[in-house]
Amino acid sequence: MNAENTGTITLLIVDDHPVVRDGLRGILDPADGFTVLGEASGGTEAVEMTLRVDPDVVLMDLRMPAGSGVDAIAELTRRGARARVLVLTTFDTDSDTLPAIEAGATGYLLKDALRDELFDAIRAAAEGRTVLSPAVASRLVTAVRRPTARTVEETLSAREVQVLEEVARGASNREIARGLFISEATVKTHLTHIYGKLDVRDRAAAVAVAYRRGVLG
Amino acid sequence: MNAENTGTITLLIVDDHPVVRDGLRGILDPADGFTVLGEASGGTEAVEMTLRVDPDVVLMDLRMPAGSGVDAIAELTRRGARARVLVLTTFDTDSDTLPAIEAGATGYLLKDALRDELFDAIRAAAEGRTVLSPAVASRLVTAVRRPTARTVEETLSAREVQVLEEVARGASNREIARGLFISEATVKTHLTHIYGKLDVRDRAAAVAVAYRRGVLG
DNA sequence: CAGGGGATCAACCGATCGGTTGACCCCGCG
DNA sequence: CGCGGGGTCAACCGATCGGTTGATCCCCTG
Repeated sequence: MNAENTGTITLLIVDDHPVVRDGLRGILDPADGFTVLGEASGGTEAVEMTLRVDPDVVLMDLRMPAGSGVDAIAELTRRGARARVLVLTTFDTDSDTLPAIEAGATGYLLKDALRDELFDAIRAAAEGRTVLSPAVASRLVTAVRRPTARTVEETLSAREVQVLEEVARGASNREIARGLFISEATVKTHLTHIYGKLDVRDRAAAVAVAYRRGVLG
Repeated sequence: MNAENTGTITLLIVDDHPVVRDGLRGILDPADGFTVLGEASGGTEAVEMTLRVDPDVVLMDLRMPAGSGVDAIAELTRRGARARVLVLTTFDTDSDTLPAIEAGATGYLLKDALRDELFDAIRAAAEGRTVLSPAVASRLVTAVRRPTARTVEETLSAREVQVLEEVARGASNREIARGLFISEATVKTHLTHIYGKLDVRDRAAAVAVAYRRGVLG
């Protein structure tokens, strides 16, 4: 097992951007204590390679064309892979944050993390310690404070659906207000509630989630 | 034929909001020269009533739960109904503007039109003259200036789809820029093009249209 | 090789949005 | 009858968006 080799942590890099993979390899390979065993460009390939080369830590992007990162993590967990997964992604807004951690990710880091932060995070992950970027950590806290969030499948009220339909048509808050005979303030209140229930932060994402869940169209 | 009755124009009011129907009736019934023959709350009912009571002018809302206004207009045109249809809707942003006119609407007026504007528009419609609110008129002009707009089914480039996917995830322009390794300016350019192609004016509506057309999800 | 479309970038501006806080009313449930 | 949820409204603020104009580069096609 590589873990017994005191100094060196073996790594697998998973990202669909060649540029990112090169960048990470360029940072990690020369650094003391890290060895990059390989790279994968998608989730399915990542699972296969992880099982084959058995790295200590997998650096995993979440959004990839060839197999979602969350699915890959879940699959590795299911198969009892030894590797720890450190999610390395671009956005803290990513709605996959919680699913990724639930699926078994050991840590969650943003790509704009400093070099030393990355090193620390990898070492922590290799030891099984959880590392979260501050933004992600705070999201977790709020998620815990309303435990029923994802599970209960928050349902929109009839009025909220009505507002969301107008949003999908491209109406501004003012137009929605006129159309529904209410004030703009009320429209904003409804939207804030909608964002909370759908776990998004803007109208575009709200429309997307609504379509995916069949609330619209 | 009512049209021969010089002074009086007979009307049918079609709107899903009872408040709006009452309001219109309250304005029109007492006014000289107008007689409201009836009201309908949806498109299918509107067609049936129009054929039955034969009004000079149908005041038609476009968005209704029970049968779309555009469909109703098309059906009336197909059946050769004598009545002129004056579309009376809330938004000039309405993407049904052009379809409604194509379907055979004689005029297109916004609900916030002044009382006299409404009267004039109804009289004009009764005589078969086209009446358009300024905002709608300007939309028509721009639509004519790019004749291939609706017909050719403008197709998004791969890059544009990529940007739109990020938008659907709730990413801000800045986040999209970081994620795709381009500048915010470029993201904005892509979005402007997307809006033009999808005939919308904000990201939320773009996401909605994309889902409806199967470009996303 | 000229032209057009796609992709990239910049700078400016007003309009709109989203977050926050706090409030009131009505209704159903216990 | 108190409590919670849904619906309504207000005011403030910084952040973001959308519109506009103009420009460069690359590649493909005619």
